[in-house]
Amino acid sequence: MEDQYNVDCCDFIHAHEDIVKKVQQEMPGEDALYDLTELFRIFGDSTRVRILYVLFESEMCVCDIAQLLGMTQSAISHQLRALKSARLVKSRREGKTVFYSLADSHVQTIIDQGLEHVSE
Amino acid sequence: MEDQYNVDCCDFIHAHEDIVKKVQQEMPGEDALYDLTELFRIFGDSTRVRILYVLFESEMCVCDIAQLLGMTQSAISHQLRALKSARLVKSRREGKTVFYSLADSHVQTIIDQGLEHVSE
DNA sequence: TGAACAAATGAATAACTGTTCATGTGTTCA
DNA sequence: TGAACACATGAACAGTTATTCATTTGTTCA
Repeated sequence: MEDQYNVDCCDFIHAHEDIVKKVQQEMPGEDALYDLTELFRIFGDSTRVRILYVLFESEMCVCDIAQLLGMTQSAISHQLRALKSARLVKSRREGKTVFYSLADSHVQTIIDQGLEHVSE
Repeated sequence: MEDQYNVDCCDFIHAHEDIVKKVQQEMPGEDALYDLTELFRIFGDSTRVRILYVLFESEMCVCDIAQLLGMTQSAISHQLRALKSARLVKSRREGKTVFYSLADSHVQTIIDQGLEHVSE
């Protein structure tokens, strides 16, 4: 059944055999690929990126983030959960308030790389 | 109407005034934010990332990419369009064949940054 | 304890996304 | 020219996603 995608495809493969091999070698495994795209998917929403920008400056409670971004507490809370499960932010409770902050410095690096690309 | 998000929010804003100011200062404008998240959104799909991995090795025609990834020519073509409009790949025609290649080296850098984060 | 508050959560919904299928476009060559 | 090929494209569909609304959980303090 591996010919099913060959049907409407070019007669011969243009790429040299060694290139084909190297591609298959370098290609990340299914799990790594899932993790990688999952990470980028998180950065692919403006609400989440804006939350990260807020946290660049300081740790902050859910409510303050909501006010700063002009969104509801619920919407922010949902997105914070996504950010947390992607290990991009962490939280600590202080009484009734929960403060969120960046989990590590990679976040800023990744965003900066992205900015560098779009500002060209 | 700017109080509409204040209703179910904490009584006072915890963050210091200067932090609020700095956040608003550092936050990218609407357009930059759109471009940035749009870029990451592109990386947030495994088919597109796999295509980029193929192109890391060599320029390649649509058909070969489809064969290598075990997908239809149409699916690949649609995604190549997305990659092209994000300026991540470029193409050149040679007779009936269209060869795609990476537009610049940022692509690899961004992916490497992502990999570094997930492999921890 | 119970009232008040901050945050989390589940369900519902509207909008979006990736793939497939059918078809159209551009090129080659006999 | 017209048949064959490589690729592009539009519509349709199923699956996913971000926000809203209603409610629940966890904490404080009077």
